[in-house]
Amino acid sequence: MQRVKLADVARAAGVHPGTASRALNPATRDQVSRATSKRVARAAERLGYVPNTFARGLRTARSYLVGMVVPDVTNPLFPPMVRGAEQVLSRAGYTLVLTDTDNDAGTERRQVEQLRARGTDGFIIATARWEDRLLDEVAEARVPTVLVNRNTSGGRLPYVGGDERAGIKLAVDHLVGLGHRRIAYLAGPQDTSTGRERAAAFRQAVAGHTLPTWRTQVRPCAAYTEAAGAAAAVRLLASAAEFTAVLAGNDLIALGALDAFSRAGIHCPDRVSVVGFNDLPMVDRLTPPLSTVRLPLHEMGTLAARILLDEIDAAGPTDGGGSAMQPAQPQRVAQSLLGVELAVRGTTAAPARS
Amino acid sequence: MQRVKLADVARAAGVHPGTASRALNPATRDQVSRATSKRVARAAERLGYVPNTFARGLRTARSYLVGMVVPDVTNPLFPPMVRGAEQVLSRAGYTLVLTDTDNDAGTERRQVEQLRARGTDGFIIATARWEDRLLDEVAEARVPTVLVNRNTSGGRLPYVGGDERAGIKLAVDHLVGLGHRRIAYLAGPQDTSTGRERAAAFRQAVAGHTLPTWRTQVRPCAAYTEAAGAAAAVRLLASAAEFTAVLAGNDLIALGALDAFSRAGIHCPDRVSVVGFNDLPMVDRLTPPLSTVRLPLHEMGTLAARILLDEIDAAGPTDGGGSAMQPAQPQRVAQSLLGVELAVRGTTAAPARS
DNA sequence: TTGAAAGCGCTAACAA
DNA sequence: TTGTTAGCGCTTTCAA
Repeated sequence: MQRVKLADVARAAGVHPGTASRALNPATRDQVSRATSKRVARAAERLGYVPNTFARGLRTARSYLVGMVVPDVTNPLFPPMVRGAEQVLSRAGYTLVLTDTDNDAGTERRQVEQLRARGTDGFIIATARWEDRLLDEVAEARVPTVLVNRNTSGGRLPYVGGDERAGIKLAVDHLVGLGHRRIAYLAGPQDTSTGRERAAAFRQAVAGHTLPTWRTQVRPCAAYTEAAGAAAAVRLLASAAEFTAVLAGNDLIALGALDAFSRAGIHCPDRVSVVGFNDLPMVDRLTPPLSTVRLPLHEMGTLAARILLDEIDAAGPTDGGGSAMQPAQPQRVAQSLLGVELAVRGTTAAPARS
Repeated sequence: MQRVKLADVARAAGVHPGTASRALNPATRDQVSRATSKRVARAAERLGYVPNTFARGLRTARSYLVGMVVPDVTNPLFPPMVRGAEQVLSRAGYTLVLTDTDNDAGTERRQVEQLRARGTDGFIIATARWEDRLLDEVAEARVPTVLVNRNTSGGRLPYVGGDERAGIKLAVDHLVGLGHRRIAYLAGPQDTSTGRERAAAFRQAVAGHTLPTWRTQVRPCAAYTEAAGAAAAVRLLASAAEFTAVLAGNDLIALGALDAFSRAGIHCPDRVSVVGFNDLPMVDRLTPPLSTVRLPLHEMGTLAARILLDEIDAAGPTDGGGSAMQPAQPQRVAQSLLGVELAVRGTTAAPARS
């Protein structure tokens, strides 16, 4: 891959390759006299020496590669996290490999295995399902891993996310403050932690305000998509249940619901208020602009990366076999919930007087 | 990184490691009897053998790594290209490393050099500037590289993009068809090929229709952003030039212009028509929905990846030094322009009768 | 068709 | 503090 190798640098500096190696490596630099160290560094610079990653990796069993797994890069939720993670990792000398699973468990498994074969030092995973075989295996194998955005039921892997419960509470409080009492919830898929957490938080917030409840108040959508949101809203309308506001599991569901309402001639926010979740780009430019909960996506990425780096340092060189040296690891690990905000915009207003 | 190595497989199959290697490698499999080959394959399967990428890379000087460089992952223009490229590459056994340069030349250089040190087999680059030192060097070094979306002035590297000229012509024809004659152009930055090509195409289309021209008809924006678009639109308004339609260098510029017009009390599409470029997600949901030119982003990614794979195959094992074996390479290489479409929506209408 | 052996470039354990 | 040496796991030339 490149011409000049460590031996060339060593020769140019008049030392042996071993010494040159120590001089160039920050961790071992202090085993070498300042003078030689300087001489070697200068020679390396002059010759344009670039270490061979393969040789180093073969020797050290460290790749300085981190894999990040997202369900779909074209979903604007993920790029800010990716960016945050990349900034932290590249500053620490790591290279981020991004893979897109296309929301498919088989693809995901293949990607993760391919990356493991590359000796990837750790993973940041944004695709967790609530029950997730692959992640159980990864946890079992002690591969340094951090979950971001979505958690698993086990809680055995470190997790970084937004404070879903606080977000939902903010939204419900806002609607109640406007005078709403009958609020329906269009939940996200229940095989994701976000779908479950938000639904649970909704029930809790409703109970906290002693708002009316009814059997079909919480309707899970099959997916976080506009189509699923529209379908759920249509069913909600057909149920003839009364409601003056709808809280949606995410913005896409909210958008679908808004479409359905508009097609049914139900105007927002005059006849119905709608709140989303995620604050996707552009939803502030719609008519009316969407009220929604904002997550600190970039910060989720940076924090996940930082936690992963700690984990990697703690674990030492990769040895996929799982070093049996450590005693049983703690059952629960760091679960970081970052603060969220409510963006109050045009889709929420006081309920119509009936 | 993993436990079972080639020697283990060889032992299990009762052959020499060399033979096992030949049996497992599709390219050398025919040097081995079908029986042994089968035996080795079965042993590998049974033991869960995964080749060590470092050892192989060290030996073969091939990383099966491809770097993709984008200015900003959070810009929705790029994820579809990334996805397209990843699909093609991972199917071919390559791993895609995505890096985000944050629109900064220094960051870009660092990232590319880091990836080169990793023995990256090739690059897909979406950040090209019209005059680009780094890319000149990359071309010089004969590192397999494909440009996507943005081209350089030299045309020395293969390029895949949308047919900008056709897109602009489509837009101008549409406006003229509605009855517009005085059309202003808010150009993108002139240090990108897209900014230059589209501006040139605009001038050509205007000339083709023998439309009126004036000195300040084409106004370059400093960046592809809403802010720059708004600023340019404000200046356009201040110039007191007459116009009934505005064509924008991209959607973000169009959105900024729409804001500026709306703040100035100039209603779209009644008083001014606006056409964007790129068809970003959600622009079809704005009020009014944006008329714009759609690029085949996903296909641009897949085609770029395919061309890159051909290049890599042609180049043979990486040796960044540039093999002097080949005679002078052709000055011009494949420049692929993919078809574009015009999405006619709500921001364009017949001009007001004055 | 298979085995033997060398070596890719680096780091780390040991010796001086 | 520096030199010496061995070896990470694989592919590939050469010999049988």
